[in-house]
Amino acid sequence: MAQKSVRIRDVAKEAGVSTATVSRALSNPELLTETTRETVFAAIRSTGYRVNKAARNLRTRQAGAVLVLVPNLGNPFFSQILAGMSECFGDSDTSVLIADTKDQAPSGKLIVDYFLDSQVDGMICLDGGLSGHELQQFSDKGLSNRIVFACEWVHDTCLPSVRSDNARGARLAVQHLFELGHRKIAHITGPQENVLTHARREGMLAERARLELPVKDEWIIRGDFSLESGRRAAEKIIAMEDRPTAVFCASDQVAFGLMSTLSANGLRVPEDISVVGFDDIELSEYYVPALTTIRQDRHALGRKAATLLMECIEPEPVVSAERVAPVVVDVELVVRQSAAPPAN
Amino acid sequence: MAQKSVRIRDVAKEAGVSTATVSRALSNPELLTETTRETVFAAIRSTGYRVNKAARNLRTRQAGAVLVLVPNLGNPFFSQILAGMSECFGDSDTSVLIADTKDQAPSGKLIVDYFLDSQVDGMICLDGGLSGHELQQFSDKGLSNRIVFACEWVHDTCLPSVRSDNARGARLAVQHLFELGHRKIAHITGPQENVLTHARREGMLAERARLELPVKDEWIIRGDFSLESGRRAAEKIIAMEDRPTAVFCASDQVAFGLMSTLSANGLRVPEDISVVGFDDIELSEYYVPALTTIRQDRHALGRKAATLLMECIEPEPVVSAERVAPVVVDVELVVRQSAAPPAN
DNA sequence: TATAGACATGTAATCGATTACATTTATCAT
DNA sequence: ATGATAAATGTAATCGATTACATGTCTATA
Repeated sequence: MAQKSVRIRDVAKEAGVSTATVSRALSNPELLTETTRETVFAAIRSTGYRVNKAARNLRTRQAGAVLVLVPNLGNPFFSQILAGMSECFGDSDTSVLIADTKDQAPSGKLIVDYFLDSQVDGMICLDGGLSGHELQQFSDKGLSNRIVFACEWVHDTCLPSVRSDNARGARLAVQHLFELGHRKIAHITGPQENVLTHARREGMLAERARLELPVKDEWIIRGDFSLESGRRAAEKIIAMEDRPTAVFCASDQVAFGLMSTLSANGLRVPEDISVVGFDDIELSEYYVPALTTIRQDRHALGRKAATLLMECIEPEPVVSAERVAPVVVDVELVVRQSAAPPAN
Repeated sequence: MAQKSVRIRDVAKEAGVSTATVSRALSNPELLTETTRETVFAAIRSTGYRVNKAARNLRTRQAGAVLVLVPNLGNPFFSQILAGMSECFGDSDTSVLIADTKDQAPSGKLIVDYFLDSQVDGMICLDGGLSGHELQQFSDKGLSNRIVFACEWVHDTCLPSVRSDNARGARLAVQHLFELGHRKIAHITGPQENVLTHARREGMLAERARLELPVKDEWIIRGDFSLESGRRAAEKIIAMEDRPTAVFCASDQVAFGLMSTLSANGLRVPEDISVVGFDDIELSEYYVPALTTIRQDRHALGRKAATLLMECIEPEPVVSAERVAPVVVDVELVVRQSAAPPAN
């Protein structure tokens, strides 16, 4: 922090006014005469004054900061979302604090502790894996109106959230494969118990049913969104007697892991097997073959979550805590090279 | 922030001691009798007290937070580095504030403003693009001992920094290609004026000279670390009369962009052209073909930068501001499939 | 037994900005 | 000209934790 700090008092002296006036020049400039206001600003400039946030926060009982909880900062999927948020918060002088829920899992610290310890005004949670117990803690402390979920959310709660239209994405993917001529379509899911896994799987199953496509248990393969799980799924698929001709993956990373291993085993994509991903991360366009996938507008997700949170924590919130309807961001099918008509 | 806040006074009352004692229990527990200490902690637990950071920060003139400046949050390259930092800072109760230098460029706000406005104890800068002017601002305000650079750094300054051994990485790459039998080796650089670009290019040129390999101007292609620049470079290479048989790319992303476009144009990697990257991001292992590259230990870079910064901003710093020697993290050649002996 | 020193704890000033309330000044209607 | 009202600014309490200094207690030594 600054060392030779210029205090509001110094500015006041310089401008020949009281500290109250200086403070008002900053927060309610319209209360002052034009001349006073200008004198004060001149003094602020000449002294190089900057408000001491700690003092202001103490007095106003605000923090001027929000916490973003990321399940795994190492996952590039989140970077665009963070970028979107950072853009919004940057505009409103709100600091963005980032914490990785993975880091604190071992420490036994609850999320609510994170919230309280870092003393922030609100929180955006990208991790839908919060337990009911954790959430209870929040509502116990009257904090549930300071949380917004983004991307993921917690099943069966009605906290405000921003999310992609996951089910629709899944339907679009299956539909696309169907139109290409595929009938035997497999799906590599996300981790069990994850809301996204559920939404995408159900969307996929619903569309498969609607199109009256063949059903086979082993065609629904459990994954966890990771590259590695794509590789494992590939091994299973290769070993199948009755192989699917197309695979819809719950994430682009899974698709990469899948394609990489299929290719290492002499199976060509899309000639032998078609692959569709979910997310449309930057790399998808540059993979070989370029990945056909469902685009999530991650930047918009970040921006909207930020905006929503700001509305929630405003002095007189526009958004009531009881709001139920999530903000849904539309998804889009991006057709590239990894899905093509089946061989036969 | 909390609403029905429990103050230190409440804890003191509950424990039957003074606020000073409660404060000491938190910051200097060894000053207290075991019994008092326990009484106080019991009271803290029973009241659910948490220190008000704003008040503490005001009084101690500290911020308990550090700022991390990222040139582009959207770039997945940074996520592992952030994860490493976040891990370290999490251990020491320091909040991590993240700002994207890209966001504020238009606003004309200087980095130093960011620093002062967010009132943090120190800053880790991942952006070596700071102008001399910006840096001057920091030293003018006596803040140069609160900055640590990571990955990138500013040429000709001696601020503490943590970086990979970029030149060695470049040498390893060229050497590997040489051993495979390549002689005509091209290089796609990073953006001009970037320190990494420079270090890697010079390392590459030095090794090429040492091995007495042929030199051709057009084999040094300007890029900017991005996927797109890899694509553009590929187009140039395809158009060359005298094509290199191998390309060393300044980043993995460039390598992906390159391979994707080569492949789209019927050139096979590694059969027709070998490719080596730099970074070893997670995906490299799963690309088709798996990318031979230079691994930067990004997690370690993050951790070390965090540690270094904490040493710098400690009350009695271990690290003097005049320290010159950067902390260098070793790199490693990771051999995969994208580089093989040349065809002829 | 007296006294110094070590140790434990308490009292109260302090960090710097905000803001309720008080005061002063200007404006207007009567 | 006078009192009422509005507008501009000042005074001082306040937010909650820390810590220098003061006080009190106990042990050890002469």
